[in-house]
Amino acid sequence: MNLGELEKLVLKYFWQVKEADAKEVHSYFEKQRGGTLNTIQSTLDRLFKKGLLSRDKQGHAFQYRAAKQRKAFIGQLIKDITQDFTIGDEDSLLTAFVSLSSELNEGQMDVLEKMIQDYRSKVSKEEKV
Amino acid sequence: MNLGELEKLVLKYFWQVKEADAKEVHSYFEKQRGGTLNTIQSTLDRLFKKGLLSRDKQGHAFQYRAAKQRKAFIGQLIKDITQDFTIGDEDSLLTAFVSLSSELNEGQMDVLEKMIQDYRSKVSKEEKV
DNA sequence: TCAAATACCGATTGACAGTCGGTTTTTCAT
DNA sequence: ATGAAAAACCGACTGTCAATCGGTATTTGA
Repeated sequence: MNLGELEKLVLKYFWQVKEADAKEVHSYFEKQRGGTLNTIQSTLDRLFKKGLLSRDKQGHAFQYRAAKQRKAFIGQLIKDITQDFTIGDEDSLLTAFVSLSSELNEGQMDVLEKMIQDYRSKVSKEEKV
Repeated sequence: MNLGELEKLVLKYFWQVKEADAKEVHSYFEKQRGGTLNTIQSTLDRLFKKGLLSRDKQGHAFQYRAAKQRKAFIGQLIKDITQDFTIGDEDSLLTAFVSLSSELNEGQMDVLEKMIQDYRSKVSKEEKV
């Protein structure tokens, strides 16, 4: 999945705004970068066709919203690009982690460890159900 | 950093082969996908100009090799794409981890935890020096 | 029903990878 | 030193894709 600059901005927008139509998106971006309503519309349409936005018509215009949660989207993205550089039966997800970890500092490591603990306690809770 | 399909293959090649000239790379890829020596040469040149391969002339031809270790390269790549989707002062590296973690299973979690322990022991060793 | 709002279509531009022919430059053996 | 062979370099063309936007068709609500 290869996204253009405007496409990325628009996606990011929808992770903060939940729902908007072309006009609203346009008025938001007009200030910071210009461009016509049409440009925004075709960008929204492109993202829709790529499955990254969903939409349905309410009254006048399509209401767009993010089709995937940010976390899931970024996770998939990372998995995809890592896949391109993994060899054979290698675990691309772990490769990604290992690659990332080489850039971590102490504090970030703490957060990561806490994250694992949270995950484990969540899992053990689910097992009891 | 946006790479083409052949560029990715060539990079991957150099993480396994250490060093090679255009002719060797070409003879390797010829079997699996065709293409002339010239195509390989310009791809090598492009990767060199992007700073992803280094080269120096030894006798006849340039000897190319990967300019970055795979781990560092993938780490940087992930950081970059995550950056595109982080907001404000958010820690893009941690965002990447959190996004990835949502796709981890138990066994992968174990490996990750072990990785952190290794890192910590390495750090404490360095502190003693 | 009709004017305004919106969606859709299609053309153009600009990047950039892939491809390769042809020319220049380099190199080594004689 | 020099000439053939090897390699590098240059430039052109193609295909793909995002961005852009004008113009037309369609939809909607007053």
